[in-house]
This record gives sequence, C-alpha cells and structure tokens, in this order.
Amino acid sequence: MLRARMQRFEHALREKGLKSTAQRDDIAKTFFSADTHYSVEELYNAVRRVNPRVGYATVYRTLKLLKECGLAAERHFDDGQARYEPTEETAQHHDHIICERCGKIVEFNSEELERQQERIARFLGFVVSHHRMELYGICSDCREGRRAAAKPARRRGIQRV
Amino acid sequence: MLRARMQRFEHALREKGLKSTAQRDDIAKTFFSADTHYSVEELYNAVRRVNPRVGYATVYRTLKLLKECGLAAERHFDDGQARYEPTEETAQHHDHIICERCGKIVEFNSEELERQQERIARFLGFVVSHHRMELYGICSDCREGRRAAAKPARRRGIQRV
DNA sequence: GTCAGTGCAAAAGATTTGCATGCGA
DNA sequence: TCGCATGCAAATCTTTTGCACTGAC
Repeated sequence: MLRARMQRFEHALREKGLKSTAQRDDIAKTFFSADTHYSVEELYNAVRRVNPRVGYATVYRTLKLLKECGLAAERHFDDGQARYEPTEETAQHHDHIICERCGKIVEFNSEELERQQERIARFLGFVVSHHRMELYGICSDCREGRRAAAKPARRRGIQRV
Repeated sequence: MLRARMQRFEHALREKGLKSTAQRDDIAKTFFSADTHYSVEELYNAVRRVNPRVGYATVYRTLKLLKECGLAAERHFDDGQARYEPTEETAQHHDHIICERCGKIVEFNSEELERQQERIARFLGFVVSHHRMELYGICSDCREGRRAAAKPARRRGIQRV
C-alpha cells in the first residue's frame, strides 16, 4: 500500500520533470502511512520525528504537489484548519462523520444519499460538480463512557451505508 | 421583518446588560436587511456606506454578538472566508447549493435527506448534533449563458425539495 | 555545472485583542 | 460620572512567497 503509493508519487514526479528529494520522500511516506486525517501541523510534527531537517514551507509545498497529483485530498472540517487524506487512484467518493468528543472521523458512502443530492440539484436547476457533506455528533464509544483509545482508532476504510 | 429582528436584537442586548449604540444598530440593520450571505468584508463595506464611523473590529464583534443571540449563523463555504446569514427564531434547518460561476446561493430543505442522514449516523453508531451539506455546481441561468443579474438575485427563502 | 528544491524569515489574508478615548445609561 | 464600546494598530494564526544557499541529476 505504502509502496504502491510511493511508486505512484515517484512516477508523478518524473512525469512532471520534478526531482526526488529526501524531504519529499519523507513527507510523502509519513503522509501515506497516516491512519488519520492529518492537519499540516500534525504532519509537520510527524515528519520532524523522522527527519528534523524539514521545514514547514516544504510540508505545505509537498501537500500542494500531492494534491495536484491526485494523491491527497484537502478537507475543511469545522475545526478551522485544513486536513488531508491520502486518496486512491480508484478513489470512490465518500463523506465524513465526525465525533465532536474524541475527534474520530469515519468515512462513509451512501448511494441513496448521492441519488437524493442529484434529485435536489436537478429540481433546483443546478448541475452538480461536487458536494460536501459532514455529519457531526457523538460516537458510541464516547457515549458509553469508554475513553477513546490512547491512539486514534485505525481507519477502517469507507463504510457502505 | 427588519423591525421584528431589530426588536429581538435590542431585547437581547438589554437582557445581557449591553448598551445600544449607533454602530451596533447600523451593523445589525444592514445585516438583517441582507438579501445575501454576507462576508465580513462585504458587510463592512455595506455598513460603511450608511455610517463611515464604523471599524472593521466592531463588525467582527457585532457579528459574534449576533451569533451568541442566535440571530446570525456562520457558514464556511469553499471560498475560504466566513459568511453570515440572518436566522429566524423559528429557524428551520436548511442546506445550501452554490453556483460556482455566479456565486448564487440557494437554500433548501429536504426531509428525505434529513432522514437519510439520521439513518446513516445511527448505522455508524453516532448520535448527530448537526451537519453540513453543500452542493456545488452551475445554475441554469449560467448554463444558458444568461449573465447573472447585475445585482445578485433576491433570496427566495428556503426551497422545499 | 545548472537549476529546481529547501529553509528561513518575511509577507499576506482573515480574525482577534490591547489600549486609550468616546459615549450611552 | 462610570464603565462598556469603539477605533486603531498591533498581535495571532494559517498559508504563501522571496531569496540566497543546497543538492539532485
């Protein structure tokens, strides 16, 4: 998985005539290994642990590059800062549900929901290019008083609902 | 409408032991008369036309106040800056569809959509507190080459779909 | 050897805050 | 009069950019 993504990254770099550097590699590797939706600051700190010779600006620049390659998607949730998630080549669209207590983010996809959105847009005379849908609430772990695991739960992929 | 909202505003001020000032009144009046989702800058410019003795900071402070009173709702669309809309006391929830060409914002509400969201959240073990749903696309006016009206279309209220 | 890539610091854009002064109650 | 409210400028916070130096090819 990591390997495959790194290959796609290296390939994209070569295709664009860009250089492969230690910083880019370390940032990409850290990002692709993520089991969370990283904020820039979080990613910067994580990369720093691996390679302290990385600047903030390079993290921003590399994320922008990853976006352009279609390897990263930028999200804006309600906490004000941008967050990023690695994307698959075969990326299927999905939405997010976010726990306001522990910050857990679950990805889901609902065909029914997509159909509704299409229907609504058509009714209002719009042709939709994309959308954004986020649910905010409290997850069952938090409701039942279970402390969130010390480390955030591993991503489980996109739930079909 | 404007009158009723201003009364609620004045009432909220008195309740909180806050003063009524020319600036607050002018900002609130301009805001309540809006037929658009104002950004802070837009609201600032609009108020300035009425009363040039108003500072940027006061617009921010008054909007925060209006939020606290439940008279304004803050929205974050994809253009990066916060936008605000006046809210009714009897406010019904609604979502937005935004034209990426002319910037028109249409409000809509769909019970079917709400039901879907509830269903999905329950399935994933969440209790929803709120959500956010935005559709982005091109409106029929823009698709048919009609130039957007010189002034943005008047709000038509919430479309039931 | 070249020129893209990098770190640093400064710039930029949005929003908040400190402070002396103004003005409503 | 008293103290909250205001304007201005400075401070934050996030993200971008200019520039001289470094390092990949």
